[in-house]
Amino acid sequence: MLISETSVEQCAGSIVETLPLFLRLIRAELRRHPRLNLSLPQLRALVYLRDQPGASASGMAEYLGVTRATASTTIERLVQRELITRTDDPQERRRVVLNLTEAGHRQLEQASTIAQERVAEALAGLSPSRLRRINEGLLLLQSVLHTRAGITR
Amino acid sequence: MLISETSVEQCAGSIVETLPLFLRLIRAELRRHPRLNLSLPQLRALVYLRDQPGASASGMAEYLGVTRATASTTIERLVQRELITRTDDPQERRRVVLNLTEAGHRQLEQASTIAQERVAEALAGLSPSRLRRINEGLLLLQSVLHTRAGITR
DNA sequence: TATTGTTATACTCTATAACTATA
DNA sequence: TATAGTTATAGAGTATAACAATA
Repeated sequence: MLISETSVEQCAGSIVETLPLFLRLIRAELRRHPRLNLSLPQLRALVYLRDQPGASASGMAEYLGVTRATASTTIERLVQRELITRTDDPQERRRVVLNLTEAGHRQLEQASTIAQERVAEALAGLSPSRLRRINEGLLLLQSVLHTRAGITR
Repeated sequence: MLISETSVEQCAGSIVETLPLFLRLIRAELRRHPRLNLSLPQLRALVYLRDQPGASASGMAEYLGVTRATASTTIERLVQRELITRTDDPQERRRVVLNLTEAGHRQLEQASTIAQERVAEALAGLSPSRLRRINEGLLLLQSVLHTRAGITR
């Protein structure tokens, strides 16, 4: 199927080219607020714990798409900054229980707002139709990734 | 305009959530081929030089969306690995002239193929209509970013 | 034995700051 | 003075490998 293959390749190329552009936008914006000082993975970690309070380190690793070792260091940094808590699970003593602190909730709220505002700024002026098409494409991508993008090692 | 604002926020959220998922997919795939051993920024640097032979370090920084200092170290690594050359510009002696080596061309070719194949694999099975909509959304995003996503410091 | 999690090590990415050289 | 580029320093992200503790 040549037509379909061409589209797949076009998509792949578009993805490789588009993603880094947005990442730098968000990174730059987060960095511009020294009070927050959250990296994108850190922000995602906080989002995960907001949505899945009490999650484990393994769950975090899976969500972030990194190894457990990497998740462990990310978690450690957030614990030291007192944005999350890490306690033992009495039932399953190998497991840790992760939760946002009050400060974590606040920083997450602020960072999300800032990142979204910056992205929204970049999107400002686009017609509703274009916004809809952009969002539609992204949602389709998400559905693909959530079902198939498990870590492959 | 409430409707439009809602879409902008949805888009922003979709972007923040979708991008890292794809990045890890590509990163993991590139990493899985030790012969290549190219990071995503390195791959993008090679792509840039393929399309803009003789480019300067400043041009590279702008393309990658990083500071000149960062671009300089990235360039240095690629020079040491003999994937690119960095020579003086006789006309403008502050400037450097960057080009792919033969090895750089080969690695770029291989890495692009591998990355695209992995992404294509993730997209496999999507209907032509969905692929078209995904691609359309990404192209719209690119056009926004290329015109407005200059580095802000 | 399998799973959860941590630590040690090593790279890369990235920025800011300070610097040199050229225009 | 302004621009092109480098280097030093620092911190984060990431992996692999080796390990401890628990199931």
